[in-house]
Amino acid sequence: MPQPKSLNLPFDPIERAAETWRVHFGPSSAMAAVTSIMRAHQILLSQLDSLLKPYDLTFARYEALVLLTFSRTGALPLSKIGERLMVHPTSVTNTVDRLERSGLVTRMPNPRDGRGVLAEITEAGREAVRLATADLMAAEFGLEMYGEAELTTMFDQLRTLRVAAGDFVAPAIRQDEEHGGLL
Amino acid sequence: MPQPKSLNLPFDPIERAAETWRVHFGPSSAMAAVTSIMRAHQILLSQLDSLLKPYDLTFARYEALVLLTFSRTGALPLSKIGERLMVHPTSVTNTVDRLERSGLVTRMPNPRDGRGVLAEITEAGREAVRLATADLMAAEFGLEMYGEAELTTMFDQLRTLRVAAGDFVAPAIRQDEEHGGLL
DNA sequence: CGAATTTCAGCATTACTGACATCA
DNA sequence: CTGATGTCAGTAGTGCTGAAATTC
Repeated sequence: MPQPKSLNLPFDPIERAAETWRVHFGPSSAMAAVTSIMRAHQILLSQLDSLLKPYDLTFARYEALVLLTFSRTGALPLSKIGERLMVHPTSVTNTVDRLERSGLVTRMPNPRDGRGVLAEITEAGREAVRLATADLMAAEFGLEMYGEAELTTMFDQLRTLRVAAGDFVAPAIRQDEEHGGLL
Repeated sequence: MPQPKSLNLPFDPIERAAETWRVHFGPSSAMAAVTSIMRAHQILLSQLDSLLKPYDLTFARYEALVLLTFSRTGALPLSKIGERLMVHPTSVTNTVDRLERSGLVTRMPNPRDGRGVLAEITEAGREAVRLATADLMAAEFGLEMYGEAELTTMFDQLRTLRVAAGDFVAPAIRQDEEHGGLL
């Protein structure tokens, strides 16, 4: 398993930083937690990108591609992609550029909106998703050291942060009024 | 509090993605967890960088600066900074360049190693750390929605990942038989 | 006309590779 | 000589601003 870099320090660098922090600034469990999240992100992104490299994908591009396989027609307006993936419009343009250059996606004018553009997944794109997804699930997305309960706890706990940040409003209960939008 | 962007979606985008994922690829709580960590990182980094912007700091630069205030003499070799912060040597060079340009550190030749360079924090740097730290602690590093117990749980849970990634060897509990592997 | 969609140019960060000079 | 320390050049990914063209 490709790791960011095995440091093998004889101590926990974050724990040590937290201790020193306490001496200088007073105790802050938030500091230790936020630093842990930063490092966890770095570790996971590095592992996932390594797994996806053979398919000429990054995790960001993989997410966009998966989103397309989830749509009925295999095509979505760039604006929709940006909304679902929570990324900036110019980032979507960039991501689709890169996917198109790799032959995993093609651009089409949106027949229902002359301003818009659809990104449509190609057969090569679908194949890449199939293979990459198998790899990612086999690796459990780099979280194979956790059990089901822990993963659920993690998701629930981080949802509190996402709600506070205003990502969404309803605490994940309502499901019956689903209009699939443009899908 | 500056947020990355208040989307206010009427549903949890990650939960929805997880449901769709289950239909297409089978259940994977790891997928939901890893996506949550990615988003949490994005939210926190955005908030912290916004808080630090008035001091011409990013979180990465702030971490380096804090490390210097923790050292006895206020100066450290760049190699030491890279080791403690777990960042690439060229990234350290870049970070110190930027801090030096802002007048928060100065470079000095290492008196004990002709090859080495010390980054020394300036008085302006110490002042920036004082003010920025006060702001960050007041904002609880963007984690004000959590209680002490939750923050501790989060840290403990993510430590499992960091250990698995090889960041350090001792599981934070004193190990008397510490032999450094191949040494 | 005002608003939405997308693109483009440009800037800032970060991370990494490879090459290189310097010195232990 | 071998290895460690930094720096530099260059590449890639990501995120954002501002401006512009097109179309609803």
